[in-house]
Parts: sequence; C-alpha cells; structure tokens
Amino acid sequence: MKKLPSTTDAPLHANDPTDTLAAIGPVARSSVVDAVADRLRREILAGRLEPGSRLPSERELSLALGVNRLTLRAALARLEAMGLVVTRHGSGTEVASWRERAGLEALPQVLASLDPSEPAWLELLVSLLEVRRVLVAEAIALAAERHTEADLAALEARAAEQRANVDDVAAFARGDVAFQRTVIHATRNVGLELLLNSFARFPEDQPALMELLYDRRADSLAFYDGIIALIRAGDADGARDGVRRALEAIDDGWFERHGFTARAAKDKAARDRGKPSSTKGSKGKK
Amino acid sequence: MKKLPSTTDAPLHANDPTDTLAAIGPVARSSVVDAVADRLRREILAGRLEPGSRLPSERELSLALGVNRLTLRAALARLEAMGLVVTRHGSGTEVASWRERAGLEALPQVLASLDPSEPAWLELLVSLLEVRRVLVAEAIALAAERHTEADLAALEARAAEQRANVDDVAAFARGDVAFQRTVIHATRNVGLELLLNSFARFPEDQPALMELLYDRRADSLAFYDGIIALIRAGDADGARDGVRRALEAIDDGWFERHGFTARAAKDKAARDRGKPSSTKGSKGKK
DNA sequence: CATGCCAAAGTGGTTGAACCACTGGATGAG
DNA sequence: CTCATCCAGTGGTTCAACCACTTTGGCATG
Repeated sequence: MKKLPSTTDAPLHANDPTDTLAAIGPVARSSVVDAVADRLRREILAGRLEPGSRLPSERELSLALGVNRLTLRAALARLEAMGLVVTRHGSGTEVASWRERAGLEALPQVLASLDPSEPAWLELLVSLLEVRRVLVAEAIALAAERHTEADLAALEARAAEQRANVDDVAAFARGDVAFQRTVIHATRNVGLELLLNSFARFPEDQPALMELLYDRRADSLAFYDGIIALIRAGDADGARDGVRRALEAIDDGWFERHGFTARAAKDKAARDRGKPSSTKGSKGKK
Repeated sequence: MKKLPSTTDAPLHANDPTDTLAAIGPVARSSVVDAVADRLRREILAGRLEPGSRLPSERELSLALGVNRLTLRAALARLEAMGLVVTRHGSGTEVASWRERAGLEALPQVLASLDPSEPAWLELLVSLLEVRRVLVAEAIALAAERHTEADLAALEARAAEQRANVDDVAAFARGDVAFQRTVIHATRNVGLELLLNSFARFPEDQPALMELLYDRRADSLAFYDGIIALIRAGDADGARDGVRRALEAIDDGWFERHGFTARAAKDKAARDRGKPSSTKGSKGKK
C-alpha cells in the first residue's frame, strides 16, 4: 500500500486532544471528515500529491488514515466538489490539476498551504491582489452608474461601523467584506455578488493572512470615504481608472512595507518585458 | 412529513430507463446521488425551497426521495460545498441564500434552472455577460503586457483550431474556453485561471445555452484575430478599453437579435439613471 | 494470425441497521 | 422566576455486505 507523505500522522478522530491546542486557530476542527478532507486538501494543494497521479483505492486509503471508508468517501466528495480530485466509477480517483478545475475560492487555500518564503506564495498573492483590483474597480464603476440614495446611505453606515473595528483585525476584515458587498449590491450585478462570495470566507479561513493584509486599517477608512465619493459622483469611467490606480499604489506600498520590494520588483520587471511603463499614469485617486 | 414540491416524482435509481432516452442530452446522469443532488439543487436555485427554511430531517427526506440516508447525505454534502445549504450537527440542515454563499460557478446553473421568459433570467444573463466582459478585457490587457512569442503562437494555433469548429456548437464552445485559457496563460495570473474554471464547465453543463450564445461563430473567428493583434501590439490600456467596447457592442447585438431589445433597453434605461451615455465609444472591434 | 467477445478482478457506488455526538427545548428543582 | 438537568430529535460515523462499472487479459472465433 502506498503511504501518503505524512504531515501529522496518527489516526484522525473527533476528540483528538490536539484539537484543543489548535482551538486558537481557524476554529476547532471537530469533525473527522473535516480533518480528513483538510489533510488531503493540503497534500494536494502543496503539490505533494501530483496532479494526474492516482490515489490509492478507497479501501486502502481509509485503512491508512484510520477512518471508515464512508468517512473517507465524504471527504473525497468534498474535494471533488472543490475540483481537486476526479473520481470515476470502476476506475479510480485521481488528483486533478487545481489550476484547471478549481474555482477562485481555492486561491486563499492554496496561499495558506504554502509558506510565505516560497516564491510561489508571492506569485499567488500578486495574482490575488491583481484580481481584487479589477473587481473592486469594476464594482465601484458600476455602482457609480446605478446606485440609489439608499445605497449611499448603506455605504456610509458600513464605513461608520468600520471605524469601530480598527482595533480588531478579524472584525475589520469581516466589515470590509460587508462594505464590498454593499458596493456590489449597488451594482445590481449578481455575478459580482457571487464573485465576492469566493473572497468572503477568507477572513474566517485564513485569520493569519488577514493580520498581514489588513495592517493600515486607518488608511482603509479614508479609502472608504473616497470610494463613496466616487460612487456619488457617478462618473463610471473615471471611477474605474481612479480606483485601479489607487489600489495599485496601495498594493505596491504593502509589498514594500513587508519587505517584498526586491522580489516584487524583480517579478514586475520580468513581466514588463520591453514595454514602456504604460500603467504609470499621473491621475491621482480622487 | 413535508413533501417537496415535485418536479418529476418517482424514485431516483441508477438504471432508470429515461436515462437512455436522455443520453443525447447533457450526459447520462447515471448516478443516484447525482440525481438527488440535481433535484435538490434545482429546487433551491429555482426558489421553490426558500433560503432560511429548514430541510426535512435526513431520515425523512431520504425516505421521501426513496434513497438511502447515506446517499442523500452525499448529495447534501455536495450542495453544502456548493454553498446552497448549511448543515449544523444536532440542529438540522437549512437552505442557504445562494446569493450570499455560492460561487460564480453557480450562475450558469441558476440560469439553467430558470425559464428564458422570466425576467430574472434576463437579469442573470446580463450580469453574466457583464462579468465576462470585464474579465476578458482585463485578461487581454494583462496578456498584452506580459506575453511571449510562444503565447502568440499558441493563440494562433487555438484560433486556427476554431476555424474547424464553426459547424459544431459544442466543439466551438469548448474551443472558445481553450482560447481564453491560452489568453489567460499569457497573463501569468493564477487568479484569472481559476476564474475561467468557473466558466469552463458551462459548455458541458448547459449545451442548450451554448446554442443560444454561440450563434455568429464566424464573427467570433474575426474577433479572435483582433484579440491576438491587440495582445501583440502590447498596449494594455488601449486593449482593455477596446475590448470592453467591442464586447459591449457584441452583447448588445446579441440581445437585439434574440428579441430582448425592448426588455434589455428598458433594463438599461432603468440603470443609466440620469447619466450621459458615456459607454458609447466610437472605437470598432479591431 | 487477427479479431472480437467475455469473464474475472479491482474500483467506486449504494444500502441497511446500529450507534455516537451535538442542540435545543421541556422539565422540574431551587 | 432562574437555573441545571434531561431527553428527544438531528446530523456524524461506523460496520459489513452487496451492486455497478472499468479494465484487462485470456479465450474462442473468423
């Protein structure tokens, strides 16, 4: 029987005492299938189980993990829904390429399964922030076109709530999602709403990352006001460009503050192959 | 025991003879849990099971559906992973609000669970196309910045393949996804790659919709050439604006061709509250 | 020798019954 | 009235057995 690359061996059971220690973490993983699914998810996302390779049979694997076959099946079902694994009746279960099958909600998880010192980690974070910039800019632009007075009032309310959250990272992260949801509500676009959902579990799932990303919360408060002003102004195209550039500046600042300057710059240089620095506009944020 | 609003009653079993007849369709739904999950998914997405309401207990529901409790559980697990349902140990399973929890991949499914004559259907399609426009434009812009010669060659190859697919909608839809994947590969952005995955199952899952959306395949071929030219030119900002406007024109044309003119226009008017028609650019597609 | 059938082994899929763990409201003591 | 306790009902897990599908390799047939 093939043995999985072990992280923490030991049978996975509901009242495993280690859970008590980890209770400070993401949340007590009380369920066995949660534990099994998490374990396999990490193995796959960290690349220790290669895409295309076949998993051991359910009977073997369940034995190896010390859980019932049905429990393992529940975990595998979850992974399959996530697009991390493909199972075919009569044939077997194979590891899928998450890049080709998983949805956006996998990105935070991949990020969490890697170490920030790895180059891949930085690449993923850059990708994530890039996507966020586009979506935020577009949402604000559409909101500028389509908002009502009620939307503006709701935004003001959310921004006010956030002022009370500056000292609590977790609360602030949740509040930020709430603010973005309010913006998106003003766009009347269901697709953006669903897109946001992929980011929404982020705060709960990856509190450590939140701590990193949501430094400078006071600055965010000012940014909220800027966003509201842009939406109120109603100039979609202007808002789109302004927000895009403002967010680029913010993200660049974040990388510098966190000592990614060299690598980020190198990364950027490698990308801007022979192109004039076209994105260096002069337009400010507001 | 509460009975579900019935669509097709009758116990759901593997070798249901109707599957043979439907084999031409999406693909033979051979699995029981597939059938159960599909059934419940439809009930929820079509709004027949209201968000917030509690599902019958697993024991009751499995009995009502004529399947084993574990089979039902597998289906529920899938729905939970999709964000359509939330289950709490000891308490029960309740229908979640897909707008607040589901990912982008739910959009095509919701679309498919509604009738095109319903107003909600049009709203969803408009949302979907809007999101697609943004993502495609951004992908092309980033590709313009970061592509290599190899990327361009791959794009040419994909475009050439599509010329052979003009007569086969299904093949063309798959090829279109492949083309977009190649564009996105040139962006070096994993997030966009994952985002595309949410659209990738579309052709397999909703062939009927493909028939509708991919009329005018010859025009798409020309559009491919235009995209490649834009990427080769390397002007990110120009590409972004150009593609955005071209796609807006294309989508508007689609709505007109399919008799949504009145409603789409009304819809649009309701949105452009007091704004000058700023999006009416003059730039053509290439 | 080439072809096609088909039986066997191995894989995932489904079942029924039983038991465990958790939640929330009913119960009853203080 | 307040609070601790109990318990009925819900989801979670296990077991052992069987069903359905895929693959493969050997065998019969041409």
